[in-house]
Amino acid sequence: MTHPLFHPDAEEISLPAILTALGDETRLNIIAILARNGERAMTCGQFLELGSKTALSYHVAKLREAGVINVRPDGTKRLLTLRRVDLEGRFPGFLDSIIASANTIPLRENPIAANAADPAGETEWT
Amino acid sequence: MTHPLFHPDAEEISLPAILTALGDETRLNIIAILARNGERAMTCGQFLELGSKTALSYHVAKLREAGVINVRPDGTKRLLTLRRVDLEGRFPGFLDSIIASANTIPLRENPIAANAADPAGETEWT
DNA sequence: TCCTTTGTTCAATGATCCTTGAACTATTGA
DNA sequence: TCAATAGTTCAAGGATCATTGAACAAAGGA
Repeated sequence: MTHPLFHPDAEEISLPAILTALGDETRLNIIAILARNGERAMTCGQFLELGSKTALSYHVAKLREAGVINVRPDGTKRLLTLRRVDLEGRFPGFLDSIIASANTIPLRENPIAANAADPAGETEWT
Repeated sequence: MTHPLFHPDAEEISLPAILTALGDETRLNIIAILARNGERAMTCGQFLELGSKTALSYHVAKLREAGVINVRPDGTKRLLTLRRVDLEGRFPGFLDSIIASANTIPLRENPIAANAADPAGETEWT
C-alpha cells in the first residue's frame, strides 16, 4: 500500500464540507443505513442497491474525505463506519438530527432501509 | 407582481435540499448572521461583504427555494428571516446544531460576524 | 496457479454550480 | 417628474459534480 486512505483529522472536519457531502440522496441513504446498523461496520457491497459499483466507490470516497465515515481495508473489502465520536465532538447534535430526519424518508426512496434496520442484527450479508 | 416569491410549504422542505443549500460558505455565513441577529429581519444589502449584489441575489434565492429562509418584499427591499419554526418542526435540533457550529467559524472566514453579533441591536445599517 | 470477489481508477459525458457584468424592474423620496 | 435605491434577470464563462463502462489491482479460496 503506497498511501493509506486519506481521512481528515477530527479537528479539520469542516461544516460546509460535511453539509456538501450529505446533500446528496445516495450519500444520505448510506449514512442513514450505517446509522441503523448500529456500531457494526458495513461493506460497500451492501449498498449496491443504491447505485453501481463505480458510483458507490465515488460516493464513499466523498464521505470519507469529508470526515463523515471511516474506511478500513479488510481483505478485498472495505469496512465502513460512521465517525460518530469525531462528529459529535466537533458538531454536537448534528449527526443525530440528520439521522433522525433521514429515517423519516419513505422506504420507496430508501430501498434497502428495511434490510438495514434488521433489529436482530443477524442478517447474512452475501 | 405576476407571481409572489416561491416558498416551499413546511412539510415539503427536503433534507437533501437543505443540506445542499447550506453546503456553501456564503450561504452558511448568511444564516449564521441571520441567527445572531435574533428575530430581526435583515435585508440582502446587509450581506454585501459576503459577495456582489448579483451573487447575493443568487444565494438568497437558493436559501429561499430550499425552505431555509423567508423573503418578504418591503418597498424596494427584501426582508429575510430564518424559518426557525418550520425547520424545527421538520428537522428537530438540526438548525440549532448548525448555527452553534457555524458560530465557531473563525472571524476571518466570517468577515461581518462581529457586526452581526451587535448585542445591543442598535447598529445603523447604511 | 487460477479464478473469484471486492473495490478502484480512468476518460468521457452531460448536468449543475457559482460568478460576473450589463441591462432591467420596481419603489421611494425630492 | 426625475433620480436614487434595492434587488432581479440574463447570457456567458469556467469549475465542479455524478454517472457510465472498460480496464485494472489486490486479496482469498479452490
